[in-house]
Amino acid sequence: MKLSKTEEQLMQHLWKLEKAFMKDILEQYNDPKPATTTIATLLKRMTDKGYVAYKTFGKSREYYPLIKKSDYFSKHVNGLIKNFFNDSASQFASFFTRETNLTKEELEDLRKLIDNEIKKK
Amino acid sequence: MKLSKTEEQLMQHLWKLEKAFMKDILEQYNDPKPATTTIATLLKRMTDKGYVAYKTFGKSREYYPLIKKSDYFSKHVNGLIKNFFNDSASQFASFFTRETNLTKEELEDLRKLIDNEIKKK
DNA sequence: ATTTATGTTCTACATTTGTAGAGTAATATT
DNA sequence: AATATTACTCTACAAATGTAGAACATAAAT
Repeated sequence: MKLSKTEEQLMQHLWKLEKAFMKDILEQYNDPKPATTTIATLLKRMTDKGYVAYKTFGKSREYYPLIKKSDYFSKHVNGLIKNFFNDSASQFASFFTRETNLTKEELEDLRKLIDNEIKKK
Repeated sequence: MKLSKTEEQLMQHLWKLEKAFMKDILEQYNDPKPATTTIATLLKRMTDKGYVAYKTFGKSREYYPLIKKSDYFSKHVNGLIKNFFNDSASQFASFFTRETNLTKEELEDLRKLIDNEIKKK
């Protein structure tokens, strides 16, 4: 089962922190911070969905992600590609290159990267 | 207000058809097709959200999208980038190049494309 | 003209999401 | 020890979503 938007956001924090106690998580939020109970609810739901686990340390828990950001992300983008580009990654890529406003430098970096990838094949 | 997943799917059909009557839309769905009323509800909601409009033709309506697929898509990807890559399109691009499995040919096409973009700058 | 098919609106309802209070347990502070 | 703080569970509730039946209107077919 997929994560909702807010859950995804929380996930981002977990990925960043790698592991975190409630307090650490709350720190990540900007004002107005959500209530502790809100985060607790989300963590519970995410745990149920199998995205998060924790180690109990005395009174409280150290939470950590069960899925790698890159894996989650891949699925995400692949869904996007499937939906919007008929499952064609290259179609997506070309669109992306045209429509996002990368600077010249970024584009050049990207080209280098692609060259590298080509060499690998 | 954003479209939900199913609404987005319907939107895809509208983009493809450009304009469509209820019947045309239903055709687009695979079995088990949703009930007509379901589509009607979605269309109504989408109209309320400002994504869809229609021309009345006698008894029924010809629906059409109010937003271009590319525009919608850009926003979408930008959200993704913001969320997952700290608002850095280039970070996203490099990740994308590495993680999606484009063939050599596709990568070469992509490089050409990027070259072109670079020249434009 | 009567029947049939089609499209719409209204209503409904279960599920998911966003948000958080009340209550409770454990821990840290005075 | 008494109090304050922190984290967790349970419960709650409004809004959004997925889905569709009932009722009605119109158009098409017989």
